[in-house]
Amino acid sequence: MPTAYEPGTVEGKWYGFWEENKFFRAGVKPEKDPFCIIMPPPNVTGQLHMGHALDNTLQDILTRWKRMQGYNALWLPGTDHAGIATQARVEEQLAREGTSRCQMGREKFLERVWEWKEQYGGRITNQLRRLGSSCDWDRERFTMDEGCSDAVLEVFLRLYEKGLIYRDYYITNWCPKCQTTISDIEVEHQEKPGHFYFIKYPVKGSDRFIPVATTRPETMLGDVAVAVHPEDPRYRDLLGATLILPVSGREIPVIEDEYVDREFGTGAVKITPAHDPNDFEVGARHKLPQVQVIDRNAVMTEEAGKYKGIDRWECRKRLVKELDAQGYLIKVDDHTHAVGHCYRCATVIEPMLSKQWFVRMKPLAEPAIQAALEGRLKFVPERFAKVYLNWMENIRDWCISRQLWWGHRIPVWYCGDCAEMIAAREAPERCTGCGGGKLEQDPDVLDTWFSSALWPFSTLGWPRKTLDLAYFYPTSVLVTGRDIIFFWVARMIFSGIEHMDDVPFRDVFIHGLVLDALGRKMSKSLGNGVDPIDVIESHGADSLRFMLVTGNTPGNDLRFHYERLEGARNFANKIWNASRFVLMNLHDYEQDGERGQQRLTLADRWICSRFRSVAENVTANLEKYELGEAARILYEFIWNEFCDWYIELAKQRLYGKDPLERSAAQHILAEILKGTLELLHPFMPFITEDIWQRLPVHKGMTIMKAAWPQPGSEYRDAQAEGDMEILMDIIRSVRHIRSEMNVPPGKKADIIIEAPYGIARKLIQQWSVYIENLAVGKVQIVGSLQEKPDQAAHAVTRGVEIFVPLKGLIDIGQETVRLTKELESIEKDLTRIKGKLSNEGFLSKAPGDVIEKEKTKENDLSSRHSSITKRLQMLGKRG
RNA sequence: GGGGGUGUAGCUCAGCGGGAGAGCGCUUGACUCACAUUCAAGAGGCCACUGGUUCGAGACCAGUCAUCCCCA
Repeated sequence: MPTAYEPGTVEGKWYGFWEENKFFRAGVKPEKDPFCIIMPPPNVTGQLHMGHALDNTLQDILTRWKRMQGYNALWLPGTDHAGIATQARVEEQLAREGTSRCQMGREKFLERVWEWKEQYGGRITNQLRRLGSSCDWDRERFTMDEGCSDAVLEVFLRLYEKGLIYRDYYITNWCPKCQTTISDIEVEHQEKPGHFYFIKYPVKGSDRFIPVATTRPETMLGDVAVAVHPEDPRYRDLLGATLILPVSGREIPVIEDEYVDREFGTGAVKITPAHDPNDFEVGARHKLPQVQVIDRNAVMTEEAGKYKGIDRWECRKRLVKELDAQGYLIKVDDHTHAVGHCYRCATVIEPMLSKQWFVRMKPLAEPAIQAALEGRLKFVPERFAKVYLNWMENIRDWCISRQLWWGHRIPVWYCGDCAEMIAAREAPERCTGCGGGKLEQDPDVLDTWFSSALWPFSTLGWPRKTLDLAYFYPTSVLVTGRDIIFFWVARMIFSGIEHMDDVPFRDVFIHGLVLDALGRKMSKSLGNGVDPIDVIESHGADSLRFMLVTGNTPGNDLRFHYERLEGARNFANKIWNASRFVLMNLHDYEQDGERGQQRLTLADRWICSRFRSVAENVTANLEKYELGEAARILYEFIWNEFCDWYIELAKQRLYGKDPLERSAAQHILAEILKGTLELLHPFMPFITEDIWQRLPVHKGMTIMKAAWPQPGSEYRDAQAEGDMEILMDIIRSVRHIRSEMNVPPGKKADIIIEAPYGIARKLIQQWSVYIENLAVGKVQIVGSLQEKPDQAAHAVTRGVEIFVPLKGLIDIGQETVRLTKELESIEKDLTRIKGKLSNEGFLSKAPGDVIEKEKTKENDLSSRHSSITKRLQMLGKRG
């Protein structure tokens, strides 16, 4: 074994071993309890980023843990066709080749996207393998495979039949760059510095005017009215008047509407139904016309008169100039306002009128809200339930049509001869209305999230009634980032309830975002992203996983620091070397050899007890989704207890002459290491498998299938834990003295322990060898010292006094300072505790065990206080 | 404008009613036969602020300030 852990040499080997042996497979086994996670599907042509790495690490930990616990654990992987993103990538490629999708035609273009998908589709799944993901690859799915497409079709038709899907001429969010509509939640609002333009709208046949304020003056070309609040005295007399729209000269009415905020701007609002969602509603209420002045390329239309053909921003500039020149511009204020951007390409969204398909949300949201309120669904952390409910309760209809080619095409045909609209599984031959044959399918495809909403059951075979569905649905837990609660989680919930009549998962485990070291989101534009594959190659997948899971609590964001990655790497190395030590000492180990169970030492009993406690704690924290805490407990146990104390204490027996002692130590070392590796396996699958396989005590083909260590009381040993603590305290005290006195670690120094009390004295006598080895020196135990050595450093702990005689090294002045400092600290504690114990309220109201604990503390502090005081008096006389 | 998160050691974060913690960094000492990706010892904190509840508050409640995020 090399002296440092080399992840590169073991990771590939073990992943191949697991996959070839089908250890990730999970079929229907009615005799076992199922555990199921459906993986949030990454973009099929994307590549792994830190968010995926975190998300999948958490899922893998849960899956591996449950599998070891004996559940039939299924983690079902898959990818998403990501309509806009994928289509955009292929279009970019075509542009470089000097062609375009329109030139190619729909069919050819789709062939091209499938080719692209074949070329890059395996990349991200292979990257997930590098991470160690133990998902059942035989069940890998794709949102556009046959089964998922069938589910999409089925859902569309069902909702259409129920009247929950409808087509309407409506104002939606249009991205001029992506050339498609996007849904409300795909719009990202950013506060942007802009201007507030105050414009005069003259009243016809009068020299009066109404001042109107707007952030988008170019849309005034499409104004059809000016609205004021019905109770606003400023404009009361102008209700029903006609205004002359500056520049265009069109005549528009003054209307009243409660929607107007009197406090905001001038209290008079220009109404542009074709270019603003709120104005659209006002326009509909007042049956106003819709004048479209901006087209799908964000260029001004015919209706814009002389501004026709000019880009929207350029138009704004020129129009403002013209208004100013003609005296219509009152003033321009600076004003920051939220501007909607496309989540994909960051282009400013243009509200646009068009015919689109929508899902009627209210009836679907209602039961989804109930499910959360009734606790049929649990969010972890709980606060995300509020986020979910708040959104669901204020939900708006979902625009599901996209003007793209890559995706599930809307299964609706329009008749060229009559107004008939036919939703069908396959292309109809004749029109069901007029019998005509001129039928054309809707050119649009469905929002990608429409298919991902069905993911928890489409992947298990729905709409077919499969055994998988019956066995695995509802799934156990969904693990995902808090950024897609609306996009995905909410939609899966109402879809599951609607089509499966049950929630899609019992728990929703939400995690935060992985930020860069400065706390910023990782993004392409900032160039601050860290590639998980680079990290795996430099530090190993186990280190990356461990780093991602520690130092974090559910739902909170996590900063990526290389220092923390190094910490995780060092931990892997620590495990490697501790294991190396154990394995080097197991060459002569006999599995069934006589090892004298009676020879269990205090350290043996202690480490076994601690191990059980750790197993219990780790399990309890995993159950609460506190994966970070579980990992921390293991880290501390391995490093601070197993390595720093147990291995050090085991050495004397391994190197001693008694073969039974050696055998007993070997046994405990091997068993505790094996159990610890098993507890750690879900977190660090590769290194634990590699070492586990080398241990002579392992049983079975893989650690993946080892039984999860049972937290049992049989090995818990409070006495051993308490006794060890006493000895550890004594050893720490001696080490402290040695360090203060600058005694080099290798140099032996005599230790005199004055232990008058029976129990402590017996304990120290029996295990003085621990002190001799770890505190480096010869131990002499006495009941009481007649003559206390003055050329000695002194310490007191746990009712015993410790002297380390250091002839010539003791500076009485220095020693006095050291002891005085300690005395002060004791006095501070003592004052506080005495105060507590003399408080009537405390004594009458605090629980008995707390009072007892305080009294014990007081006794201990008092005895230390008097010992040190005496010591100081003595040194004072000598000095 | 509404909702939420976070403010604890120089940095990153745990702890969440009864003794202020970890990792990194820092100081001191050591190449001790598993590991210098290490070992041992140590310094460092009005637990954001102000009130309240309690015998007892870093933790619970109310308010304030700072900062980040989501929604409109």
